[in-house]
Amino acid sequence: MSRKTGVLELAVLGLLHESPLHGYELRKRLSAVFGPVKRISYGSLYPCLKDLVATGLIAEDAAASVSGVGKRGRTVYKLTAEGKERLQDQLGEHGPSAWEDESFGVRMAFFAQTDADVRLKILEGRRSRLEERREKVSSAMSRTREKLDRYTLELQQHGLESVEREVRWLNELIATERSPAGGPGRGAVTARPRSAKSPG
Amino acid sequence: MSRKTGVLELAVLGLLHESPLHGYELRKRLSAVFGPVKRISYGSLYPCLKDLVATGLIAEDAAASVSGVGKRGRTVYKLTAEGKERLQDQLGEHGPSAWEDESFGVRMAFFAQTDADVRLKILEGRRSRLEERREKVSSAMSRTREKLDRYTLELQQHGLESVEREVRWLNELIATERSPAGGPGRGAVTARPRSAKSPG
DNA sequence: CGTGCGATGTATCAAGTTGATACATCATCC
DNA sequence: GGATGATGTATCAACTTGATACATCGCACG
Repeated sequence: MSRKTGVLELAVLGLLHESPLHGYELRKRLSAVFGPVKRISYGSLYPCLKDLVATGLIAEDAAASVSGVGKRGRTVYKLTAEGKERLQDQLGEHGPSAWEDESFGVRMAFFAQTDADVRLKILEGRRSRLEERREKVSSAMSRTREKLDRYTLELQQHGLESVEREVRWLNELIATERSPAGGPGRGAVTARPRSAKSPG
Repeated sequence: MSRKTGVLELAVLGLLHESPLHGYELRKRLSAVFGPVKRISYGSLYPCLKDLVATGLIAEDAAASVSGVGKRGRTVYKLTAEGKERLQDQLGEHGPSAWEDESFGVRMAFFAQTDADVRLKILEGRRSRLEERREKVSSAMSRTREKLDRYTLELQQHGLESVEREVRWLNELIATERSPAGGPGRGAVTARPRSAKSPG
């Protein structure tokens, strides 16, 4: 159900949980959730919305004018009770599908509505996934180091360091999750000093 | 010609320039070129190969057994003269299509066969592209900082720092490109010290 | 006032891609 | 002898993309 990508469904449900939205606005917010890469096209959004309406997880409200006279037929979508339930179910999932590349970002974007233990499981799952990848890339590099030109090598080195950097980031997030949440003097976001870099 | 993605075509031509390959091996190498994300499926590789054969840029050699008796019909693909020309054309391109997200990695993977001035243009183009993105993300963050929960904020902060890191990386690459290439005591890869990190 | 322009807004479609699947050969181990 | 898994070619329904069409709105410029 709901096409190939459960991620899109989740993102839509999550966004509509905050407030009802029409397609255009929904798409803009989805672009924010999915990041600068990977944009969502209407060709996948509309079918997804159609499915969600058909399944009864969301409802469309065609006559929703904003404040004055009928502006135009903007179909506004909102979560139904079933949709809220479904969203809670999805937010409770903490298997591999939650920490793969396509879904992790979306899952974390809705961490505010996610239980603390689930958050932790997902972060740890993501970390092992990346450590796995680091191992693979790293060993592939030592196997082929001699044969590669400097550019390929630079590319792989940069990729490897990106993975390592994300692992460190996850380590910090996990540590923050595990530490007691109410301590004094702690900001909303883990206050990392931006590691006083040399200017270029 | 050659479907939607010119990038795949370029990658195939580039790989076949090094040596003739059959589909399976080609796909493995493409996976390396395109990175751990974004894998190439046969559903796009085979049509691409078919196109390239039809256009006369590559040729297939069905009877190519490796060394002994006929193993099985492995169709081996190799570059034609036209294909080599085409590859040179593509490697000479240094417009936006060379430094967008989908193509930059592939372009850089074949930098060893690319002219120095073209390399520099692509690296600089990529850098402006990322600086542009950094500006957008950065200003979007300051506009919405108050409204966002810590997780969304962490996500965006991490994204922003990833972009900044890639810009620094490009700065180093560009500096290396501009400095005289034959200096003594320089390794194959720019010998960056891995920035003595605190352990955690 | 009109008219051109860009943002907002809904919707569709040809062309292209994915993930699964089918099928066959080969090497290795039990 | 047969089970398992890597190598290898190939296809297809279901799905996504990028382009396009179309309409409304605000608003600046002459």
